[in-house]
Amino acid sequence: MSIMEFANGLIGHPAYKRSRVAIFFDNDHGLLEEPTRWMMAVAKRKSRSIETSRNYAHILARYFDWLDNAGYGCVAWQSIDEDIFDAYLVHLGQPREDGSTIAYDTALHYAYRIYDFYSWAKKNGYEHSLEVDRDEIEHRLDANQHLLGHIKPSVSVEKLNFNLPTGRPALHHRELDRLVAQSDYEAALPLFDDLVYAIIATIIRITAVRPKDLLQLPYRGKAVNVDFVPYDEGEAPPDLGRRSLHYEFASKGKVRSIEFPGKLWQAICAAYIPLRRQRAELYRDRTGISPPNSVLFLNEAGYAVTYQMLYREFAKIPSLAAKALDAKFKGRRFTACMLRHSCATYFVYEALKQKGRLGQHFVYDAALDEELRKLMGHNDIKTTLEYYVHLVNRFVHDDLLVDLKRAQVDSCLSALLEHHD
DNA sequence: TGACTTTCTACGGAAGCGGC
DNA sequence: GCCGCTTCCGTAGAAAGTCA
Repeated sequence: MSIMEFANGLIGHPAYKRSRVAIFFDNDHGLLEEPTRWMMAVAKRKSRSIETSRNYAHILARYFDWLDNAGYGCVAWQSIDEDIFDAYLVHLGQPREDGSTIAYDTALHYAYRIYDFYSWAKKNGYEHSLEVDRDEIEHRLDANQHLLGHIKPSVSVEKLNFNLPTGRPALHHRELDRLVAQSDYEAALPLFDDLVYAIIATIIRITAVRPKDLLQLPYRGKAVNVDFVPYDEGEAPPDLGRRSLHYEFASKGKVRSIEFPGKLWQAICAAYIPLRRQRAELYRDRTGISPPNSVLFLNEAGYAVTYQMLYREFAKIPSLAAKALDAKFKGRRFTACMLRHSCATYFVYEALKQKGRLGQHFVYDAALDEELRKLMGHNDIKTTLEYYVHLVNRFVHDDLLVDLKRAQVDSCLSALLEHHD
């Protein structure tokens, strides 16, 4: 057992203005310095009430207790890695003696507070091994089958005899609305009024970047993104199609990087860069200066494409398809999120097909995990992989993926280029 | 197309609850 | 009144929608 005491050493201290702050000790009454300092840091923030500090302290104490009981020891908190953290999340979801489980939101709250402590520690120079991305916490928790409690019973939807690894019953209409089928993606390309949006759709479909990340793509990159050069026809290095370009961008308050397929950049250079030059003229006529090199996407009128413009143009697709008599587009919606989701799903589908594992039970595959990680630009993705494997197997039975017959990047690019020619 | 409004939801903070 | 634990809730910021 670790030990947590509320002590009054800070009573009357003007910076804290509270009588009690939690202090952590190990079994031998050795001070756990970092968690204690975290508690002091929490207490020092003026808006936090004593209840908040108390709550955070208990969450951490409970976690340390578990570390002790599980044999890792609370002193070793810095050596705890993602696997052990996952084990703790599983533990949180276990039914108690009376058969009850804690609510999903409660468990999520616990997980986030522990994450808060670790990220505070890192910021303050206390190195540790827990490399978890904030976005992943929920996925990690969802992987635990015991936490079924967060399904709102008041929402009635068609439940299928299939459980996602998240523990939530598959909500059929909802899952379908999350994806753009490959055939729909291909059908959507010619429907765009402006080629720039077809290019954007293709980039998301292939690389799974978020719109905000994508809009940071440079026309001519500098520093870390120096690989991005707007090549004229015949100027590109011969191996560009086989290489990948390092693309670094700010994403959700962090710096992220992905390997951007050289082949994709090659296609952009061929199909769009000449247009970008024409549009830059319009921009220059209007403003007197050239558009910045940090901006790749300009629309027909020579304005930099914004998230809002992108969203609107994407959203138009289903209605445009309805008006065009020969359009093969069948989906109900068309958004960037759906393309991103499709990218991951089709990617996993292709990989499973190649390995002959379609329709089989999930088996963790480190190589595939690594590939998906690269694709999505995440640090760690294990539970996400599991999610997509199940999603793929779900849709295989629906014949939803049947239309994908070619390799991923090639098929998306050829669809784009065909449309362009 | 941009300014503005409405809706959604993730998150941190704090209240609630039962037992002593 | 304190404690251990769980759940609730207000809000900021993003997404989605509307209007001129």
